[in-house]
Amino acid sequence: MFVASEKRSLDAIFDTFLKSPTIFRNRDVLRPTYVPDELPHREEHITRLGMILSSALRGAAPSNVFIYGKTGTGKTAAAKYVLKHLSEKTKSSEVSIPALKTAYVNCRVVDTNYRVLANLCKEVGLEVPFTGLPTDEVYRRFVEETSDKNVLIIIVLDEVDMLVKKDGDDVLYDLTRINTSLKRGRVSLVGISNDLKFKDYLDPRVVSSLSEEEVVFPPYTAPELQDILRQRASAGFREGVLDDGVINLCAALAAREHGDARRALDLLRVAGESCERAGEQKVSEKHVRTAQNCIEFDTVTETLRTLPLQSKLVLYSIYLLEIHGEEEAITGSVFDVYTELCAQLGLDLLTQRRVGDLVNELDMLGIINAKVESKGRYGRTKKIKLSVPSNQVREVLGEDEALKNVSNYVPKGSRQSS
DNA sequence: AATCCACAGGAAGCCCGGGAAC
DNA sequence: GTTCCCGGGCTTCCTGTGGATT
Repeated sequence: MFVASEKRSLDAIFDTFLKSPTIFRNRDVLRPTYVPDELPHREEHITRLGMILSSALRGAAPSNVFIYGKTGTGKTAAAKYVLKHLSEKTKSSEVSIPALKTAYVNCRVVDTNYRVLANLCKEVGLEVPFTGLPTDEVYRRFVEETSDKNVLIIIVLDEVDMLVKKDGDDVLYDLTRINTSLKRGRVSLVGISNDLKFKDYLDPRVVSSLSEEEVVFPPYTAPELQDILRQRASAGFREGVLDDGVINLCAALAAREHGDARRALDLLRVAGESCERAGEQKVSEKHVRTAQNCIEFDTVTETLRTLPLQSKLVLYSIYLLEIHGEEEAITGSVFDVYTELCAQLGLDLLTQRRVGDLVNELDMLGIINAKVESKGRYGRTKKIKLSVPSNQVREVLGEDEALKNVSNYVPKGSRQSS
């Protein structure tokens, strides 16, 4: 299995890797999750946020804040930055003020009312089971735990729109009114959302109390992105390893996608990695281009690979229609092919209703593009197209053992109709 | 103007595996 | 043990609908 020559060549790879001087000084600085000591072009927003939250230093509960802005505009970083400095300040403060606790919840990960509350309980040192209790009970315990303590809790609900879309605004409603049930403890909320229309789904009472204050984060412009990249690059890369155009190109590419700093940083980091892997000493625009393809390809592959089996089957049906059918795939034909595949593999058949939902999920993931279209007398349906390369779909789905038996399947008659 | 296709997509509720409380 | 709750995947039943055709 493991031949000596292979071992030697692997050794050689490791050796060259160790010997060649790394171009990175500190790779972590280039990750989007890193919060630097300074956030360029967000001074205004940070000041604003700081002013709102500063009443914590006088022992009063700050107003609830709502932060809007698209992905990668620095919302989360700014919020974390301000909270970090705020809690440092409260510790060194001479005035006696309530203890400050901050709880950060990412509602994309923690996406049900129950789990948000369970998370908050954990933050105040209360263990609750991850299921089993009524939601009200978890809320009650949280109130009980915090009510008598002289503590101010600032709760950050990141991507809160995800929670509301999925599970309604009950928890938000409870949390905005929680202070009326607390004797000494106080709670302030910081909501973060990248959906500007998000307020429409909310109970008006929640809107008014949640957005007592609002801060909007505009997208970064290309020059601003350049500044951010330069700042991180100087800490992340060793001096002189970046070609001139590299930062500008990363910034330009990311600016094209609604000024996403996260994207820009990923590009820069991955460009560095691909340069390093090639054993080169200077990161050039070529590496940035490679990085762009690489990021795109990797995220798609990972998404495809982790799809549940039924979704894979639906996607595979769409793929088959795309390569064999003369016409565009529509819901009905996808369902037909999917039915054939299930019969072939001896799998349980889902209803068309459910398959429709799976199609929508694939659409949301950006793997396919589904558009409702009316063909007049011939009904209303969805036209479905792949929006990732078809050979990538074949490759990744082909890895799945469960789909091996249909790897060469051809849908019955390329369903020709009038 | 009326009809009618081929679905879209909402609502309600089932079932299951997790667990808590009594 | 019984009875309750939660969450996710799913089905059943249903009403709604854009626009070519009649």
